[in-house]
Amino acid sequence: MGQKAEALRQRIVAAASQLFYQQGYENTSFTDIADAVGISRGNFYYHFKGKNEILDAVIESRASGIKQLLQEWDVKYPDPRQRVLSYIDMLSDNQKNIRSHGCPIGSLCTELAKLNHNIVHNANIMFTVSCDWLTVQFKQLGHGKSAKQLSMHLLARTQGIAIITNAFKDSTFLRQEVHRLKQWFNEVTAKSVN
Amino acid sequence: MGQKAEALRQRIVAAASQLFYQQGYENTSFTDIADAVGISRGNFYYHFKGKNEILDAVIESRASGIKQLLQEWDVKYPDPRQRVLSYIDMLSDNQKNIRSHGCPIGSLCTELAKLNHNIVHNANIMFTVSCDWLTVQFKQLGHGKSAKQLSMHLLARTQGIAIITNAFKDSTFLRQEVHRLKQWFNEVTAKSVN
DNA sequence: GTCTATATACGGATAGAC
DNA sequence: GTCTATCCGTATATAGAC
Repeated sequence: MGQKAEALRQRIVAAASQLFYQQGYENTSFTDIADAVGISRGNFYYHFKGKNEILDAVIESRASGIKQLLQEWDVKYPDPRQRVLSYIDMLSDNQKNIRSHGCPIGSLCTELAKLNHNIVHNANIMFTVSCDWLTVQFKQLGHGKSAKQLSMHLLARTQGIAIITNAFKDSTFLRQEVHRLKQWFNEVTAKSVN
Repeated sequence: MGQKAEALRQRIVAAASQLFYQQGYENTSFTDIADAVGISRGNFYYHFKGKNEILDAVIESRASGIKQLLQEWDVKYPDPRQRVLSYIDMLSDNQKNIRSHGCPIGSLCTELAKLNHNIVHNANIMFTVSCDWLTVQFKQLGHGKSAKQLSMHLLARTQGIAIITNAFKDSTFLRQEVHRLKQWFNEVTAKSVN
C-alpha cells in the first residue's frame, strides 16, 4: 500500500471518528463519510472491508491518540498530581464539545453495547488506556492497593459529568463538578502523604 | 378510542421501551416491536403517527413511572435519608440490567443527543423527575442553597457508575461505587446536622 | 381495529470501467 | 486507486381489504 493511499486511509478514519462522535456510529452512513472526505462511496472498499473495519480503525485511532497525549504529559509534568489535574481539566477544555455531543469514548461505548457487534468487547480499550495511566499516577502518589479503584472512580466521575452536561446542555454544571472533583482529588492525595 | 385499543397502546409502549433499552432506539425496528407485541407492522399507524410518536410515549411512560415510584417512597419512608439511600440502592437492585444495557435514561439521552430529533430537548425530563425529587430530599435534610447542586451531583455519579459498569461488564465496580456513594451521602448529611 | 400488500427511500456491499 | 452503476436487504410509511 502506497503512501498516498495510507494518507487517504487516515483522512477517512479522522472524518469517520468525528462523524461517529457527532452523529453516532449507526446513524453515520458511507455517504456522510464520503461527502466529508470528498471521495466516492465505492472507494471505501479498497481501504476497508466494511463499516466494521472502519469502526475498528476509529477505536484504534482514538485509543492511540489518548495514549500519545498522556505520554506527552508524562514528559511535560514531573508531578503526578499535576498530571491528574490536567486529566480533570480535559473536561473544562472540551466543555463545548461535551455539551453538544457528550464524551467521545463513553457515548461510543454506550452505543456499541446496544448493538450485537463483536467489536463491542474491544471498545473499552479506549477507557483502559486512561484507566491504566491514572492507576500509575495514583500508585506514584502513594496509593498502592487502592490505585486502580481510585482510577476507576475518577473515570466514572468524568463520565457522569459528561452525560449530565450533554443531557441538560449545561456547562455551568460541568464547571461546578470539575471544581468538586479537584477537591476530592486534593483530599485523597492529602491523606496519602501522611 | 376504546379500552381495548388503549390497552394495546400500553403494550406497544411497554415493548418499545424495553427494546429501546436493550437495542437502542434507532436500532429497533417496527418489526422488532411487532414481533414482541404479537401484532402486524401496519397496525402501529392506527395508534401512532410514526416512530417519533412511539418514542414520545416511551419517554412519557418512563418519566411517569419513575415519578410514581418516588411518590410511593415518599409514603413508605418517613426519613429523607432513607429515601435517598433507596435511590442509590436502585443501582444495586438493577445491577444485572445496568451491566448489560447501562442506564435506560442515560443511554437514551445519549443516543438522542446524536440525532437531530426535536424530541431530544424533551428527553431530559426523565432526569428532571429524579433531579427535582432529590432536590426536595436534600432541602429537607437542611441543604437549602446547595440542594440542587447536590442532587445533580448524585445524578451524575449514578450515571458515571452505569457507564463504566456497562462498558467493562463489571458489577464488582458497581458495588464498590455504591458503597462509596453512600459514604459520601453520609458525610454530606452529617455536616448539615451540625 | 387489525390485517396484507405494497410504495418508496436508503443502507451496506459488489462488479467492473477507467 | 478511484470512479460509476447496480444489487440486495431492510427501514418507515401508506393503501386498502376484511
